[in-house]
Amino acid sequence: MNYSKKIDAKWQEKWKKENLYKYNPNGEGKKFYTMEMFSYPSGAKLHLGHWFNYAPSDSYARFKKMQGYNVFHPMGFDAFGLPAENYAIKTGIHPEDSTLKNIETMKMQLDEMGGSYDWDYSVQTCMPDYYKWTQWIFVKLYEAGLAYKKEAPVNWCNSCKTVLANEQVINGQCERCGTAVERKKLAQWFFKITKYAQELLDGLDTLDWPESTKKVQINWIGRSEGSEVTFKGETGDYEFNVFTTRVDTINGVTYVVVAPESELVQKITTPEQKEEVDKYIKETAKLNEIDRLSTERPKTGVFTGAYVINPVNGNKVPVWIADYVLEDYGTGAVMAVPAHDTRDYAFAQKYNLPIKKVIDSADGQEITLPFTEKGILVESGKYNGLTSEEAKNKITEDLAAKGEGKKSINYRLKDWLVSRQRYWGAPIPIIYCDKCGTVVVPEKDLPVLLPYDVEFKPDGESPLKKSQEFMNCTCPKCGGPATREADTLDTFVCSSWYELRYPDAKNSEKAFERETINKLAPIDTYIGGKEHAAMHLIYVRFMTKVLRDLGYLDFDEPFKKLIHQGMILGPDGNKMSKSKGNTVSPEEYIEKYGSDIFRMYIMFGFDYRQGGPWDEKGIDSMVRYFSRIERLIEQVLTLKNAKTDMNIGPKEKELLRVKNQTIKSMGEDINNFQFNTAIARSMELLNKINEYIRESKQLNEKIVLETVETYMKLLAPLAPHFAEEQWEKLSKTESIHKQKWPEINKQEMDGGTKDIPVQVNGKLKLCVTVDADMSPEDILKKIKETPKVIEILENNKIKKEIYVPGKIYNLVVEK
RNA sequence: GCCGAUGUGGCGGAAUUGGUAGACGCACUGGAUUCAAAAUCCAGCGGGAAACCAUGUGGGUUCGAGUCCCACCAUCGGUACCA
Repeated sequence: MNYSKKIDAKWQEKWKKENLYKYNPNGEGKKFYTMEMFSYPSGAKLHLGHWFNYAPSDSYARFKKMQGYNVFHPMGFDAFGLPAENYAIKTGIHPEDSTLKNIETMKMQLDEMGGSYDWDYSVQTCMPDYYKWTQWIFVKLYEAGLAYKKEAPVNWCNSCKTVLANEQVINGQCERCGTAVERKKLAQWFFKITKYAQELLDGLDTLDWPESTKKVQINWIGRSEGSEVTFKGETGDYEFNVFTTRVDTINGVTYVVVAPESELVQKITTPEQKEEVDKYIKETAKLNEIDRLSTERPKTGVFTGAYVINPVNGNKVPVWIADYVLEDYGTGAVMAVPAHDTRDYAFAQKYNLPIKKVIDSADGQEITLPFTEKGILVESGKYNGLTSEEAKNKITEDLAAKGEGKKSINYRLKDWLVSRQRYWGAPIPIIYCDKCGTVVVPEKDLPVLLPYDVEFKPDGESPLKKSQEFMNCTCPKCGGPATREADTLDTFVCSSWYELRYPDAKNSEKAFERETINKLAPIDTYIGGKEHAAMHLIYVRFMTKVLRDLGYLDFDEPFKKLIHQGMILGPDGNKMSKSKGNTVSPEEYIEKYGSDIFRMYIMFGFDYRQGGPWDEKGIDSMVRYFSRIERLIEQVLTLKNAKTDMNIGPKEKELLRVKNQTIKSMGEDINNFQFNTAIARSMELLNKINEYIRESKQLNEKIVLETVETYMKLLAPLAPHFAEEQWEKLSKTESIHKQKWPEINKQEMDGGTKDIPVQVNGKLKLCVTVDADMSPEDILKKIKETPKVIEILENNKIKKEIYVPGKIYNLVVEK
């Protein structure tokens, strides 16, 4: 075989010289913006996962280009974040140094892969020319009231003296030292994503996304309709609301539960119960993370000593606190109906609280408690006999009339906590002044540069706090001495708008030009792992809507179509990991075989959306395929100057039919990210060409040549270097990547022959071969003239005859 | 528990969306070539002697089901007391 890494290098150099992948915003063709989720440059090299995401996606972009679109296919780096910082803590190598070095290596490797990127349109989120605009976005959100600061519980490791991100909490323990993580309240910055909860939910309908991913977002947003009901203290000096989706069960309330963290608790607890309540609050704060992982954990709680009045029936019920009630959902307080809620039931049993049944089954059947389904109201005074749905409306109406309740919608979605007490991130552009309070950094002073020389070993404080140079500043309002915010932004903020920056990556005046992005957006195809279904993909949607409302762009959703690639597992079927020793490195394969063979194998051996365990035996099959192609080209070259023979017989027709069929199905397959079948189809075409050459006594050389040229074009997006090399051998001077995707000749495609199956009672009996271009009527005629069919018709009593024109013929006979 | 995905030969995986199940490839078997081997080429390759039986299991709808409906099983992901 001639193909090797050398050929890759030869063409990469040439393409670079010719600026083959230069993006022209005013280029011909309809715009097509396709991108993959950019990568985090944590390791020094591209791993198999990168390859599996990027190589097929690149083939897709190349295909779209051949189809005549003006393709924009950028790539960048999500360069801020914890791994680099942790690596720095471990090795002493500064995050900036390691990150920039990794980016250079990865860029080089992406080029070696044959990626069709234009690096003039790229972003690196850790560079000031990018994070200046991340900060600018923060400023805009702050000015719009969409960024705010408040006390919030964070994950705290008391041994590392640091705040941990949720991802760093493994089974309730610190990922680094294994210490149990505590909840601690700290002042944190938030983005008001909850304001967009409903729109984020509604927008999903308009998107061409996998249903499962939409479902994840629906659950994440967690809309729930119900009622808010006011319970007043028996003494009348306080009141609070509970949220419930089952207000129809309100007559069955036997107690009320408040979250232990709720401020209300201090207010209502009686002196006698104070000691017990305080002790319980302390315990929950400590045990929280670990214990909340277990739903099997027995419910615990304590009585506050307080009583409240049920606004519907005037009953006096006790108020408890229990950690199964969460502070930050609903109102942080619930009405407990043990007869009709499993959690309340368990709790009531444990603490001997009364259980009162108020719902019966609608069909009169015997029920067992807790009965959580809807039914008919009983023991509910004037509401007796109503269905649950009727009662919900009626009771809420009655309460509303008295000002003691209302309809209410709750979302599970919480505001987005964006501050991190970490070094390697974009500084939050906020200044604290004794005189003026919280002041946002004016646009002209951006970016707030991240200082290089900082002690970033964790000790419980934001590393930036230790840099006097950074912290001390002057107030932009009064000019007096002031201090900077020491926290940095969550990296998800950086990645929540990068697709807007790509087309304008070098704009020093604006984050992005409105006209430009309006023209290119939304992204036609976004490709990346489904692990981002909830976080990243919601944040980008949120940011798009915010920037739209602030007038910076004119579309509602960032990503029209979303594709998730699968995951390549280790040869043992497990997730690849260094500790399991089942990792596979692309490098040695590229070195040995060249990048196209690796790319083609990756695409051929797996379902793109599914992935699967790595199996290197498959690579040899691809080597074989490439050699067969090379041999075909050599063979064809001997024909080049031969005379052409214009005879078009059945064999030629058949070859032309397969050629056109291949153009069609490969186009459809690549468009659907079904690279495995696209390559299978290309193999079929090769087999057909070989068969034709082998079996023809008189070759129609013109047809062979044309078919081979078409074949190379079909291969061009899938094996860019290899196809270009063969193209050159065929004495072509213009790059194959400037060629158009071949057109289908309908007439040729419908030529040749096809087999029509003949069934008896739905079971295949024989096939009748007909000319593919025959009319359905003639096909039926031919079928009926077939001796075997005549025999069946004569020997059986035919009850029914089904003929799907040109597809299938089925006879129903009496048995 | 809830939500989601998947289940087809020895293996990776196909089936135009209700119409020839197993495309394409790997592995395997036989043959050609070779002194021999590798490579290559050709042929075969779900089970069964056959009728037939076969797409996780059991039902159903249909002329016809891998595909649609009902019930269940298994595996893998996600999620975690959301009132």
